[in-house]
Amino acid sequence: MKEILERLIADFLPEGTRFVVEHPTNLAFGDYSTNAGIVSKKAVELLEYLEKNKPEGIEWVENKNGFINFYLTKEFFKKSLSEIIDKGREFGKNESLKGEKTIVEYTDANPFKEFHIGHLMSNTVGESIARLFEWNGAEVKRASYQGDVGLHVAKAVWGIMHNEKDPYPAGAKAYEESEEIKKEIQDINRKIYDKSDPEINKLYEEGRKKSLDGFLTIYRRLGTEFDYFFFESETAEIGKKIVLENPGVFVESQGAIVFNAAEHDSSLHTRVFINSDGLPTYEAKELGLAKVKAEKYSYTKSVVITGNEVNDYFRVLLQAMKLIFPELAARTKHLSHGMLRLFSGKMSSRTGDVITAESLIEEVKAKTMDNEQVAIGAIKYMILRSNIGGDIVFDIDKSVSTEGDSGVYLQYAHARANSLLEKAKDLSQPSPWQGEGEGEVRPIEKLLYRFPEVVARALEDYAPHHIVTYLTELASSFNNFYAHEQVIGDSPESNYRLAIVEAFKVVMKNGLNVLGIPAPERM
RNA sequence: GUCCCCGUAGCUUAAUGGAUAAAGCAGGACUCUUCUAAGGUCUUGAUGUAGGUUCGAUUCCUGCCGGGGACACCA
Repeated sequence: MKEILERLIADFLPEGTRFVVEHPTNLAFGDYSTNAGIVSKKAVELLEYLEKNKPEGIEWVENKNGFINFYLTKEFFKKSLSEIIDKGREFGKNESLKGEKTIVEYTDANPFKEFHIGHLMSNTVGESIARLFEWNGAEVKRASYQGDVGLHVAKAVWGIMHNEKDPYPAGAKAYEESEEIKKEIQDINRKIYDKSDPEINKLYEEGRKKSLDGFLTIYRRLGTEFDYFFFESETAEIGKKIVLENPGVFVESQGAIVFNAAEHDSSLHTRVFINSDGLPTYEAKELGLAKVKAEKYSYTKSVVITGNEVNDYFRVLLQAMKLIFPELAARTKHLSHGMLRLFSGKMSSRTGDVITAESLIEEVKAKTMDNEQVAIGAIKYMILRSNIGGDIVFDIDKSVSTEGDSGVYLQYAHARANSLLEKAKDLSQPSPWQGEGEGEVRPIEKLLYRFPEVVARALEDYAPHHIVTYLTELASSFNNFYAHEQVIGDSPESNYRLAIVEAFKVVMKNGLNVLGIPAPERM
């Protein structure tokens, strides 16, 4: 419809006039609206022309303050309901990225360390981005990149050797407090790298496996299934080699090999790629990772999701990549999320400052009648409801409030709709889309058909929160409808209402699916 | 100090350059003998500041004020 209107208006106006056709923010200004009348200063003539050439599906057109507003016919809404119901689980999908191969890297938890709320944040954002690509037709691979070597691992292994309950924090603390232990841990670090000590190898392998198994459990709870796991132990040497093979890009400085990014972009800074001990830093490993990824999966797009504290670092890295692997750099998109901060500091944490994802889920669960799906939904909703770049202030009480904007609100509306459909089925209420619409078109009808557009826009902006905003508004319109109209009954009107319920359930379920939020049938 | 990001209601957040800035929480008033009250209805309340571009600026540009992050061998 948008395209039809755009073409129609463009035919009338002088060549090259810039205007937009959009859904006005306020439903009182029609279903579609254009500023073409203002831009061209021909609102009156344009309205006359559009009234004469009204396309099918448009009931009437008006001129308000120069904006031309279009109102869709009842028939349009009736048809859209049956389309939604027919398409079911497929409704909202499009094929704009057909043929595209996307790899999305997120979560990036480190073996031997806690899976904390930062990882939970990354996982939630990454999963919904991955799903958005799928819903827009791309083939998607999910990847996690994990730091299985390095000082943090040595600290944890030291902790295991000393039978600490939480090995990493204990090792990290000891490392800071004792020079002697610091040397011991550095020694362990070397031994892990060169695998020279059988006892340490054994502890390392056992600990690594235990840790990775633990991650799998939490990924399952969160609804993520990774296709690839990449490890720093495999990217390190490759990355180092890449750096050494590109002497024109990197220079030696104070014993290290660095990249002077400022030479290419004055807003960037210099970073070390190989340290003075000859070990590759995270930067070099990341170059190695880009290569490893491309060899494993010939992607057309690589999305990397991290916390925003590494934004500047990533800009430097992309600049270096641009010089070495220009075609890979052009396909790489870095997306960052903010920090997850807790509003009330009542979180229980047995490991000092770090709050684990598991403890957060359990705390929320305790407030939701022990309902895992509701707890996960509440947390994910809080993370996805606003733009992904900013920090999330997580109020543990409000996030699971029984009132207002929340995951619970969406899930509850969905469960309610399901309950109505089950009742109608028991009573053999007739095929809903054969019902008749009556009276004014309801706000919920004016929202339902827009879902596919929201999915497309959310990907375009890398903004899952567009879906959240839309679903929240949709759930609100559904609850209002539910409170004021009787659905179960044997009149043509109630059959039409049932069709609305069914279409709503389809859209809500699909929308929650895009977000990676569970949609329970009953609550 | 340099570079990047961010300032919207008391709080947490929306708003592809458009119309009366949209919600939730908190505060006030209602609403279950009817399909799930984890719901619904009404109500109080906001664009940091000074300019600029534009028919039109929360949105784009500049200065200032305030907050956060990064700035060489951690990731």
